[in-house]
Amino acid sequence: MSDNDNQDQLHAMRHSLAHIMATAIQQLWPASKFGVGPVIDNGFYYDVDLGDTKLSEEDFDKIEVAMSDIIKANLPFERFELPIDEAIQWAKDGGQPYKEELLNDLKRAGTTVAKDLNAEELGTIADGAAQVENVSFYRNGDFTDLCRGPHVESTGKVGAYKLMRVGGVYWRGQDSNPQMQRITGAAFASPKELRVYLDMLAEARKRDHRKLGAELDLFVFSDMVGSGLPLFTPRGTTIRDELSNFTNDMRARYGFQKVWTPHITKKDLYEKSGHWAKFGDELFLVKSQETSDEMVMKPMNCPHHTRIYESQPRSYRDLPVRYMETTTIYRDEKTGELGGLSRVRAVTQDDSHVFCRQDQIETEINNLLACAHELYETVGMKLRVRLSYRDDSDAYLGAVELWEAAQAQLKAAVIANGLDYFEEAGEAAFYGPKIDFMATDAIGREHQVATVQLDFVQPERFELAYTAEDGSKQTPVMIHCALLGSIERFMSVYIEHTAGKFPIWTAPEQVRLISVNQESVTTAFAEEMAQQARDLGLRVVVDNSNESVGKKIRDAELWKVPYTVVVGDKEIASREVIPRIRKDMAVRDDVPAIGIDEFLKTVANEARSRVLMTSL
RNA sequence: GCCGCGAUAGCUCAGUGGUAGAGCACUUCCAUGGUAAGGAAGGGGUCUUGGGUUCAAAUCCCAAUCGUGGCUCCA
Repeated sequence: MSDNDNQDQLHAMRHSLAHIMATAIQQLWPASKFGVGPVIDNGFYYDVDLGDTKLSEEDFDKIEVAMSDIIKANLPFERFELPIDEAIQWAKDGGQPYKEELLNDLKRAGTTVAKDLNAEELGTIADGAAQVENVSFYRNGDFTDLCRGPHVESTGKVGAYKLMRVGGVYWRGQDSNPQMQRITGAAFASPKELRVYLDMLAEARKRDHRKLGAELDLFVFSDMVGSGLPLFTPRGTTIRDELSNFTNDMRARYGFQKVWTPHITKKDLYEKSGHWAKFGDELFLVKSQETSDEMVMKPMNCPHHTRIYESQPRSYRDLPVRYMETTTIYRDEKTGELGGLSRVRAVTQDDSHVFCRQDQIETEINNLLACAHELYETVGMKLRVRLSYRDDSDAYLGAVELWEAAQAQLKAAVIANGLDYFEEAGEAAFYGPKIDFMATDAIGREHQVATVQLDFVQPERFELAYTAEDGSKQTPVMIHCALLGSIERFMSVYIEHTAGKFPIWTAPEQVRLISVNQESVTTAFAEEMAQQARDLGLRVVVDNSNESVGKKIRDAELWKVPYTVVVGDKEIASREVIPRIRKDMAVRDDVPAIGIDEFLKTVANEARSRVLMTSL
């Protein structure tokens, strides 16, 4: 069997499981009204309306037992067709209003996909002109469902599955619609593959940045400060600073200059940029007691940066002008959308804006891609990019020729940098095409982390200009870029990617010194060595506490410290240490003794060169 | 914002109508130790907040806040 055949087979299994689960639910709750039950990554779900019955995970056993009976019965999936009007009657007779709505959409528009349907038409009753003659059904035992298929032959051939969770969803994703319950299951061709998937989820839970953030003392939340507003401890702040210093230094090498802009601004700025109209309800409002100005917390930096650009007349010779600012912006996100560091209301961006001529776009994009490449190589994440193009809709501003040229330039730059890429139409911003970066973490999950965006719209709205060679006024192009994206979000990804085992350069504590006893000569020696390490710019902690050596070693392990050094009489006599190296970064089992000076210099070098593995 | 679930010591959690517990952490003392937990004693909670029901509420009801699983959204 080819990979494609296997994929098709797995798809059919998952889809069949959705039907089997629906069958079980109908047996258990005969009044169930069914929505849709599609295949998703790793499994399937079915949306059901059970009236006042609220499902919980405790009901899963019951459902799984009913499902396994259906699977054991091994009844065939039988396909048949009905004319559309008979199908609608079937839904009416069966008390299935959601199916009836889908069938009406199918009759009128030939599709049930909400986003392809005109909003006013969605769910309205068709008035004749049938787009579809017949629709297909699948029947297994007593359960019949509107379905395009395909399915496996019979209910016995569905592989391994497990019900995972239940949650509230809106019918067709619109909050004006009734709420249903979505039961989601994982499903794979074999129990072994299911096991691998469940193990990955268990590993993901172990690495959850919210859990590690508390265990490793990286950040905290306070009820008095508010939701979505993380407070970073000294350890967490170290990581933030190392990351942002890295992207700042990197961009400085490419000619970016730091700017600084205030965190509040008059609302006028965002009225001009168009953000007030589009995102006004997500801006924090600030009231002045001195003036009548209506102020907002800044939700982004580009409008500010345009003000700096336009503060002087610019010649074509001055371009490109490159600004960078790592700064916090504020967005009043809906409460249900907040979570850990992944989505917060105070977002720190390593933001940059290039103002350049058309003919400079490619070089500038090139530079930013080189930065992204270097950053993600350094953190050890595989990167691929999505080229996000416009489609044929009228959702975009600017001339089509301009777009086509820009899209071609983006693609050329991506290829020139040897980046793994794919193209997708309809994913562009309204003002220009984008390059979106997806990074794969250590357990195979992909995260969107950064974007580079071309912008033709804001330069025009803000009437930005430069004087061209021929003396004419021209409008520059703006390139937005954030490499880490949101530092908070990046940290959530980074913590989970590393499982809290930070490499030397970001480790909040790089070296821990453990004294064997409390003799003053021992503790003084440890302090002296610590000072020597600090003088080399290292982050070092001395553990002179009154605990057994075994206990102190264990603590250092739990804090995931890269290097732990035990000091006692032997070290004082020889001025040599045998560093204990965190397992993930060790390259050999037995580490020989090394002079203290050489050890500390080596570690300092490793921190500077941002290596992932030790050279000891 | 919507639906579901939750909030008890610094952390992880037990207690389901009669006035609060464990492990770890913390403090002190003993032990002075050699690469993942030495021993003993002790301190610590108006049970998130505000209302209500009840003779009596951590426990039942309502609301707020925060968290969490989903949906929707993400310049």
